[in-house]
Amino acid sequence: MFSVSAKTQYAIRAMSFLARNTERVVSSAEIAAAEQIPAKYLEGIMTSLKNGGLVSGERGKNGGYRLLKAASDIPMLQIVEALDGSVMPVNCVETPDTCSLGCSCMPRQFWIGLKSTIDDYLRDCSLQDLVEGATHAK
Amino acid sequence: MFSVSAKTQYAIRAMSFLARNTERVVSSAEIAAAEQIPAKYLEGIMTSLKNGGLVSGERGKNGGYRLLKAASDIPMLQIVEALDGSVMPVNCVETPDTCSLGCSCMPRQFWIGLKSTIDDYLRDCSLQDLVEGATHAK
DNA sequence: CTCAATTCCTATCGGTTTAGTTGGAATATA
DNA sequence: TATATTCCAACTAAACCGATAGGAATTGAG
Repeated sequence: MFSVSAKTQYAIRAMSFLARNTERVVSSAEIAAAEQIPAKYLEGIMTSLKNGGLVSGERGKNGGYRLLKAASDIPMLQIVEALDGSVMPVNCVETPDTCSLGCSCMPRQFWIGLKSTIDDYLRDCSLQDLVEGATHAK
Repeated sequence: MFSVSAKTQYAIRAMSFLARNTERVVSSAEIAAAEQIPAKYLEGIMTSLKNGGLVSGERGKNGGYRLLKAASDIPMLQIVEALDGSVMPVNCVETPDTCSLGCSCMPRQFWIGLKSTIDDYLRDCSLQDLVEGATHAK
């Protein structure tokens, strides 16, 4: 349960590669080769990261991607949400209207608490922390 | 991302129903009717809960299920794991051998931290807490 | 102006998982 | 014997996921 998609894992590796190469523009193909990610698949991932406001995509020859912000200003939560959408254990956490049981049900508070626990963890760790291997220090 | 399966949500509702009816044996069919869960589907769920050591299943006429422990002694984590297995954000958290990248990779520590954050939350909340609506109090 | 390298868009595919159904065997009670 | 129950196994339809395919749009270099 709660598995992280390959897509998100690829995205994190790609972002960490960009974080280690901030001085230049890096093509999707180069990232794919360096991080062993299927090249065509990564293209779509990079587009999602761009749409999420995390990287700039420069088209044409010698184009590629670069981080839009310093790695220390990019919470992991933002990367995760750019790919898989919001962390949302059960539907009625965000859309209580559709809950068939009436939405002051007890499990709901439980799931809300879980969501915020996960969100906090992902927000407190930045891309920079991950690149430095400092993910355990708080 | 991180969505909780319908199966697990059904299981939690079923368990909370049993927690509210500890004085007697309750049939799967009764739980299904009370909690609006597909009856036949719930049967399989109850079997999983039984195999997980959470409930006793008494067969034959007037049979049914009851909690094997006090609700306050049942951490939510145990219910979740009985249905969907271990909380495991990425494979190499539990089976580092199969990691293609060599497993001292940085993301790994990050995922391990996430797993233990989630596990802690689920362990700290008991079925009793959920039934009482006290899931926010720590 | 043309070519090549690149992002970006859309469709498709095979495999797996998920939610749920069907049918029935085993077991217990009355 | 009849009935209510757990328990077991196979099946199905739909959704999701990882990946591929084919190209259009854009840009820089020669």
